[in-house]
Amino acid sequence: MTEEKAKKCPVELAMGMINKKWVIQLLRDMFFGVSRFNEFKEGKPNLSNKVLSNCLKEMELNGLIERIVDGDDSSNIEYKLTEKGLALNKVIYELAMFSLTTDIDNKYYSEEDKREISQIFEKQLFD
Amino acid sequence: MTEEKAKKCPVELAMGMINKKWVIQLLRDMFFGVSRFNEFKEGKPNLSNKVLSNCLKEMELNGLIERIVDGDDSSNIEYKLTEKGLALNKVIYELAMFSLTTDIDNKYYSEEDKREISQIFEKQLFD
DNA sequence: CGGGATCCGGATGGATACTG
DNA sequence: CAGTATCCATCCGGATCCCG
Repeated sequence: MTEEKAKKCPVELAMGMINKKWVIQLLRDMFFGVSRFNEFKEGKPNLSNKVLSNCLKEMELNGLIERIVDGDDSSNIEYKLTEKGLALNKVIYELAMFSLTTDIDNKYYSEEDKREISQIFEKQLFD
Repeated sequence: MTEEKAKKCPVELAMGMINKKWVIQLLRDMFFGVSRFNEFKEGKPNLSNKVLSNCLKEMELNGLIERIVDGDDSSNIEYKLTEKGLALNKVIYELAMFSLTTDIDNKYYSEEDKREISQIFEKQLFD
């Protein structure tokens, strides 16, 4: 029974969807309004087409995002968060808060940064 | 500046510490009271000594855990969560809650499972 | 018991070039 | 713009054996 539980441990189940290299960054981008293939690549110098493509496909398979084709222009494609994907907002928020609150010596962020960044994330993640 | 922020995006910073294959499972184990090298391997058939060893080292470097040697018996070693590691409880909790609440068709868990598992995690993560 | 030392194979990431 | 098709290098996980 312990092994049964371990096998479908909800933490592992969730991590299985987001622990690939670019997934979290793509999700964050989407929460911040990014929706197009080439936009996702901005600021990620070594994210290749193949890797991005595969990544988006897997996220779609996992039900986190959906691929929306404009009926009139089939090369007009947008990626949007599904209900399930949107449900990751708390996870992402806690990840951000972890970094901000454990940086007690202000190694990465000043106190001002922390306040500012917190507000930005709260706004984008919880509308 | 956008790239500055992106480079030290708190979400990526946090993910950088936990997105390796075994890290989350080890953290969860520790929250559940596991603390010894060979105990961590139980239920993980393909976690080798090398991988586990490297993983623990990196977690220690990241300040998530500490390696404690018994003064009298130097082969008596325990791994414990640090304050920083303990601060991941909310992240882990939200990961679990994500799996439980998005499993709306009870594919992985029955409603009874969900209630039970929630309580277990709440207890272990928040004492 | 808590690891270190090797060795190996498959998976994965990334660059580049091309297509509708 | 939104990918697909190759090719290549690297890394990383895992098995196995060994040691104090």
